[in-house]
Amino acid sequence: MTVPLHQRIRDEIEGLIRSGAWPPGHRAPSESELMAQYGCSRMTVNKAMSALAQAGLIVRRRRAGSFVARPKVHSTVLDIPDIQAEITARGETYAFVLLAAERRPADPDDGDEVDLAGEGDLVVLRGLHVAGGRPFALEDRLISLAAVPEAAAADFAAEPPGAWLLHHVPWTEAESRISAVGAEAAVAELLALDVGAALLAVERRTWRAGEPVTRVRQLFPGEAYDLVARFGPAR
Amino acid sequence: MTVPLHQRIRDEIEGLIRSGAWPPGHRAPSESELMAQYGCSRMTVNKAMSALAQAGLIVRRRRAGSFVARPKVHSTVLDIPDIQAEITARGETYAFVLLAAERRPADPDDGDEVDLAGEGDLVVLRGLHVAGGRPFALEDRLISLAAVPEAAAADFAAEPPGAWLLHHVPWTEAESRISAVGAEAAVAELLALDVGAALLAVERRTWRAGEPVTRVRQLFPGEAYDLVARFGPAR
DNA sequence: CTCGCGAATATGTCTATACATATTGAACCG
DNA sequence: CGGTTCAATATGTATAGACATATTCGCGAG
Repeated sequence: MTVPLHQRIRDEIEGLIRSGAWPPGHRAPSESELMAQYGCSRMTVNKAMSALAQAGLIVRRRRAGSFVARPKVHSTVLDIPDIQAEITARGETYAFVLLAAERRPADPDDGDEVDLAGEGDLVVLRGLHVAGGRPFALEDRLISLAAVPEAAAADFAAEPPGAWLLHHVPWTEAESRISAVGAEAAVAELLALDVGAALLAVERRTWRAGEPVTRVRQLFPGEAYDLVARFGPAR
Repeated sequence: MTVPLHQRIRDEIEGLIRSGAWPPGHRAPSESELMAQYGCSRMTVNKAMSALAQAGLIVRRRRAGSFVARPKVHSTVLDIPDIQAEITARGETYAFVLLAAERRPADPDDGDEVDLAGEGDLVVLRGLHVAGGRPFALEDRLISLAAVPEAAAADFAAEPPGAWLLHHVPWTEAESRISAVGAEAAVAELLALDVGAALLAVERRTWRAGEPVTRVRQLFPGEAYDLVARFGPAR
C-alpha cells in the first residue's frame, strides 16, 4: 500500500476541501510551506497542487497563492452512460432488439438529415434496449455513410449500433440534449407504457474531425430512469 | 502566444487521438522517443503524458507503453441553468411568485426529510418562475434550518430562494438528478398544461461540509425546455 | 494624497539525474 | 517441451536547482 507522496498530499488536501474544513475562498499553504510540512521537494508539492487545480478543486494565482474554488452550480459533469454497461452493471441481462434497418438518402426536406448525410446515404436504425426481459429504452439512430462507410456492412442485430460505433469510430465532438416528451402510440406500445406517459429523451449528435457521424435519440420511461450529475465526494 | 512545451505536446497528441489518426489501442511513442522528437527532457514529456492519462485519453502500462484508451462512458459538462439568468438572457422579463412558505418539522415518515432537517425544522417553499408572463418552472424546495438558521427570517418573495441561498450559503457538494414525470392535476394547473403532460424534473441536493443544506425539485414543461451538454473543442 | 515603480513572493516551466517498479520476452535449465 | 530466472524496457516517483512570469505591496516622488 505504498501511496506515492504527491498523491498523499493531494488526497489530504482534497479531504480538507471536501469536508468543508477549508471552505471556498480559503487560502491553502504555499508550496514552500507544504514542502516544509511534508519534508519533500517543491516539484512533488507542485505535482499535487497542479492536479488539484486541473481537477477544479483549487484555483492558483501567481504571487497570490492557491485558493479553494467556489463550485459553480451551472456546470456539473454528467455521465451519459453506455446503456449496455449500465444494465449489466446492475446485474440484469441485456439484449438489443433491432426493429428496423434501412439504407436511404437523406430526406431533402430535412435540413438536419441532409447535413448529417453529406454526399452519401444514411443508415437508419430503430432498436429496443431490453433489460431483464423488459423494455428499457427505444433508440432511433441515423449514421452517415459518408463518414462511416463500413456501417453499410455492419450487422447491428449482433452488436448494438452504439457499441459498434464506439469500436469503429472515435468521436471528437458531441452534443447531448435532454428533454421530456409524452409517448406517442407506437412508442408507448414498444415500451409497454400508456399513451402520453412521460419519457426522458436524450438526443446526441457526434462529429469526427468536424464531420457529422451519427445522431441518436433515446427514449427512456421517465420514472424508471434518472440521469445523475454530481459534484462532491462521490468517488 | 507562448504555449508551454508540455502543453503543446499534450495538445498535439490529443489532436492525433481525437482526429482518429491514432485509433483506440494505438501505441503512442515511448517517452524517450518523444523526448528526442521534441528535444526536451523526459520530465516534460512525462508531464504531458500523465495529464493525458489523467484525462482518460490514454492508458499507460509499465514496460508495455502508452495506448490510446477506448472511450467508455460519455462524460460531458452539463449546464444546469440558473433560471433567472437563463430567462433574462433571452430578453424576457423574469418574476418569481412565492406560492407557499411554511416552517415545520420533518415528516418522521419521510427518511429523506428527516435526514435533511437534522436536529432542526425545515423551511418548505413552493414558487413559480415566470418568464414573460407565462409560467416557466415550478419549484418545490426544502431548506434545513439546522444548516441555515438565517433562512427563518429571509423574505423569499423579494429574493428567490435559489439566489438567496447562493448568496448566503456556499456549498461544497451537490447532486443533480434528471428525470421525466407526468404532470399531476395541481402542477398542471399552475403550469397551464394538461394533466399528464410530460415534465422535465431536475432535483438537486446540496451539502455543506457533509451537512445537508437544501433540496429542490424544479419542473419544466418538457417540450419547451432542453438541457444541453457539449463535449468538444468548444472551450 | 495619489500615482508609478521596484521589490518581494508564489506559481509556472524546464532540466538533468537517480532510483523504483511492473512487465515482457528471451535465454536457460530441468 | 515447459517452467523459471533474468535482463531489458517503459513508466513512476522524487530531488535540487534554475529561470520565467504574474501579481501584490509598499515606498518614494510628484
